[in-house]
Amino acid sequence: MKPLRADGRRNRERIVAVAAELVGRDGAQASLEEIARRAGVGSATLHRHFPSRQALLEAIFRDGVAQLCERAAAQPGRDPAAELADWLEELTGYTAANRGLAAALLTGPDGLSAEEICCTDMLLGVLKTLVTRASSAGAIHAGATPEDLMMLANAIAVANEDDPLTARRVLRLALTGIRP
Amino acid sequence: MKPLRADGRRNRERIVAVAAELVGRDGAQASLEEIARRAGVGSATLHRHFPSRQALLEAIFRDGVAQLCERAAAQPGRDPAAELADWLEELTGYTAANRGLAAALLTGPDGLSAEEICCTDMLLGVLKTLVTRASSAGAIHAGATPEDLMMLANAIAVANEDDPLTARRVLRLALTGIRP
DNA sequence: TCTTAAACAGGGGGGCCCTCCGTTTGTCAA
DNA sequence: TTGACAAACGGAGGGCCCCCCTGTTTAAGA
Repeated sequence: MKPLRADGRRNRERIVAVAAELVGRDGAQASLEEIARRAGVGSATLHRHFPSRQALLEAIFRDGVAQLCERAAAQPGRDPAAELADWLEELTGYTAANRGLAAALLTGPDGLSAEEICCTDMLLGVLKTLVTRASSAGAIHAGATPEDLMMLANAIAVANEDDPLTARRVLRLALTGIRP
Repeated sequence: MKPLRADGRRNRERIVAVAAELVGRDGAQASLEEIARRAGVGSATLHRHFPSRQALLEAIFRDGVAQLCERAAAQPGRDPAAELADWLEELTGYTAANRGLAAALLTGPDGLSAEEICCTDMLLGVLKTLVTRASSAGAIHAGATPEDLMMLANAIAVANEDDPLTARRVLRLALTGIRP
């Protein structure tokens, strides 16, 4: 993977910046043409840099997600189940607040090159360690797999885009169950 | 609301039949143009009968949803919480199995005429009685509102379209919580 | 400076949703 | 039965979208 030419890098950055803004306004379905127009590039340029909508969304959210993942890697605390729940709640709040992210995560990495770091993978990695830690402490039951929890968090976030508070509340409900 | 003319009724039925087939194949985003083409009507006819995609989806699923609601109205059993959980699981399985339904329910009745029976309303009605019953028996905690549960079930279903088994499993997980 | 491959802009094809408007057709009264 | 009328029809067309193809510009290294 050769480094991009200077103009290529410049354009790529502008595209991501504009895309972040428009996805924030219109959600994951933002018009790629408008993104290209506002970034001052042709639509072909956008499609060369990002072969799919999914790839563009990945680029938009990669930094934020990475940051979220770092925060989880902090020192293990007392109650691994509570830690897991807290992080999931934070994840849900974040994805719900960032329009388009939850949908992108739910869709999965549609044919992204394996070389690129992928949001789904990063998050799933973090989640796996948290689940393993909690599980080996006997703090959660076996039915709760990382994949299921990831799906659950994203499903709730995608259903509550623009309402992170509700999303967090419902996730909390889902983690504690309905019984008193 | 005058009854439709004979040709109007015929066309309407054909549209719904074809739409059900194509939504089953392509999901809620099925092409309205193709539906009209296959039904042998002009696109204007389709739009006259169903002013929005939402309205068409409602028509497709109304019968199945009504049936599902009836089944819930059966005699109250021993454990209201289990009843609630069972019905929610059934709902999730059904909506996940019928492509497009979950998405339609999540979107909500977008400007449907109030006269028409609406799937969301039917389901929410059933859910309210189940929750009230369980709640007054002290079998579930107060945080679980009908709206939250509806949203939760639909979110899981929409995230697992075409995989009703996974959808049911994850819903069960969400209703029991992660602790052992 | 010069060469050349990478990156570019814009146009065009194909598809979609939805509305306008002239035409056909079912219905009901005479 | 017939005829008038309102209801329902369907095709064309506007506006938008995504994506690919083409010839042109330009940055980077010799």
